[in-house]
Amino acid sequence: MSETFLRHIDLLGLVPLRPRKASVRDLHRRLQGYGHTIDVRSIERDLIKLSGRLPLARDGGKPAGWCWTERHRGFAPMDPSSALAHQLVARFLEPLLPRRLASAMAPTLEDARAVLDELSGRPLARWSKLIAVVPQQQALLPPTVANEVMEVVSEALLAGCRCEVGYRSAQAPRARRTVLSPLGLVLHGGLPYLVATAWDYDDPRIFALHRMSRPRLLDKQPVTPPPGFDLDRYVNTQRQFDQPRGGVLRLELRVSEWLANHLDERRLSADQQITRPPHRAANVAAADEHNERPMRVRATVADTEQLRWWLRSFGPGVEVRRPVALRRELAAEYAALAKTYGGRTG
Amino acid sequence: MSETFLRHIDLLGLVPLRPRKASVRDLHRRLQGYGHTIDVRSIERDLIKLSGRLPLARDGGKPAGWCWTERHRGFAPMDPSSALAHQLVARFLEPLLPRRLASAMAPTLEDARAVLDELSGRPLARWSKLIAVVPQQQALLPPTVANEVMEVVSEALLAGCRCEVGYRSAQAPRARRTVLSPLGLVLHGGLPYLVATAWDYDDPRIFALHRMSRPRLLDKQPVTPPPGFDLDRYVNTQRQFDQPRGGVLRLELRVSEWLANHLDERRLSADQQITRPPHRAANVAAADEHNERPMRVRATVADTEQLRWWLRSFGPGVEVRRPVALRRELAAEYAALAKTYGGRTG
DNA sequence: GCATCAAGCGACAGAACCTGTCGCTTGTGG
DNA sequence: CCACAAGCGACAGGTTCTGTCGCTTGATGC
Repeated sequence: MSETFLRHIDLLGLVPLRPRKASVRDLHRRLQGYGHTIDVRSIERDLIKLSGRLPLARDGGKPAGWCWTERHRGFAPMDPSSALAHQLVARFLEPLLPRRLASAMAPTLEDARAVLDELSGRPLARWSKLIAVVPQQQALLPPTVANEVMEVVSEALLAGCRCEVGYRSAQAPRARRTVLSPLGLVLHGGLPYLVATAWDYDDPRIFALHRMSRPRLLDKQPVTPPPGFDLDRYVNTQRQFDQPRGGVLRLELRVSEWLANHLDERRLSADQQITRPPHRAANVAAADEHNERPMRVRATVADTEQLRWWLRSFGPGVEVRRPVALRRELAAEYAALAKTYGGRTG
Repeated sequence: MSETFLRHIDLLGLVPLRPRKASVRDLHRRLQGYGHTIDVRSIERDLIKLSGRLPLARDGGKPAGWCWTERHRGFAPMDPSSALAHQLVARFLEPLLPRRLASAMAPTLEDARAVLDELSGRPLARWSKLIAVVPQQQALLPPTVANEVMEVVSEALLAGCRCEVGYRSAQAPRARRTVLSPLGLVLHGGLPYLVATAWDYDDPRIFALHRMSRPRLLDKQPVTPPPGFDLDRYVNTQRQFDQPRGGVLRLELRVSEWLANHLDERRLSADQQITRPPHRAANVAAADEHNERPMRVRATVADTEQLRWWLRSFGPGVEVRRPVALRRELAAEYAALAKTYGGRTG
């Protein structure tokens, strides 16, 4: 097999992506490490030749560096079912995540689009008429996170160095420059937050990425996390992240037939059981509302705030029977709500 | 520039992904279309050479075909911020989508992982301690969709041909073979559904992919959609998909301070306004509950079922003031619920 | 069972291409 | 102003590629 070809393959794998770059001498050294005995001159020639057909380019001045100008997407096409899945996932994510996060997948998605365009005969938009996404949540508008913010913060986090950003908190709407020591990135409700210590303080705090502006990497200043810091543990103890209350509940619900069907497909837990209760309880709202026989659902679930939101969202479609403490919680809420709504609107 | 090299680049772009394949003569013909005047023999030699270093292989017997054995991921590495974003998105999707849909992105994710591994110094798991995802929804277990089901259904849909599957409906738990004419793929609540006509009937129906088994592509039988069929329109008129009721609402809410802050970041609509109402209303549950001053939120939103779920999920944290019709709806629900929960548990 | 044909593959000589080397130019730093 | 490294054109010798030919193999039709 030709030496030239092998070297080309190895070389392509060594060239970094813009904005990084590698000098010819550098590449030469690393190729020698791979066992290629070749002159520097040839590598220069290789790069010039390859750049004629692939998105490679020289970047910068005298100690010139080479880099990929765009992410090389590879030669093998995507398979059609993956391509369709990508498009579905992309549409699913669109209302849930800030554009910057979703757009990290842009090159892959474009690849998917190309495959679908080719496959479904030329007409560009034909396949897009074949898929639809129905959101199951209220579509809230995600705030925008600036590209550079996401980039600098990620880089600082991975490199373990500090960064400086303009931050406008909820209290102080005017942006203030702050030096942050990144400890972790948390996605909560579709929004990215940075857990970091500010300046030289020791206590971690939470910073929303969409409140940051004009980021700068301080690549000379290493981060030293507070001793014993653990992101998962930290997240679980922060009220701001609706942390689990800890512990599990043996849940017993009466639900409408519609919801029972839904739960049959999307189970609450692995041990979930759905049964038709022997006696009809006269006072079950689910039955009154939909004129259906209520079903009994049992499941063991984590005791979280999310669970309460989920239960409340069905309104009369679900009635909590057990545990009694949770039932009392909801009973109190509904009593208060009935009173609120019982009053006049004005 | 060397003719050989150019031909290699073009050739690599023509080879399909397994299970598809292309014969040498086929590739020869298409390369000639690109303007390469080359003998078939050389292309054979090229393929053998290339396959020594790239995941190419011959597949099958006498009229042998060549294909990529795996998706070639390209030479340019992913940039770090994209890689981190990919990992975040992947963790975000994990509890929301069936594995099969999310795993369409597996090759890309592996790529991301490789970049992160390299970047954050050797220790493999270091970077994964840097990110966390807090779900904002109750984590329901997604049912499994078989790989082959997703593949065959996508392919049938894109190729516009029928397929045959085993289908067990909610009513008939025993799988029955059914011939389907795919019209569209709908992602609802994270689960994929196929809109299709069965056998030779004209009316579209909805089939859940996780209820399908042993799919088979009927590639000789083209699909003729019912005249005037439009997926988006169909989805919007199906009760099963919680379609919008049509029309918009001028919403006015009283919300807790916490929720007001949340809505400031994740707006209901572009025209949303948050104000502190001039007079304190004594009967606002939000205020009673959290001992905070309630805020007034105004926004124009679509009149959907999702909106009601969303409003209900906050319980006492939100009070609907306008429109009056919606307020009455909720008032009736809460009255019924208060009554239900007022009774005894047994 | 035999003829026919396309596909696959080894071999070879001539053509095309690659490669080490040299020398010149250019920009940088002392 | 000199020293030095990087960049690049040119060239001859060596390597690799390429069209061609002929043989083998398995499929197809009669």
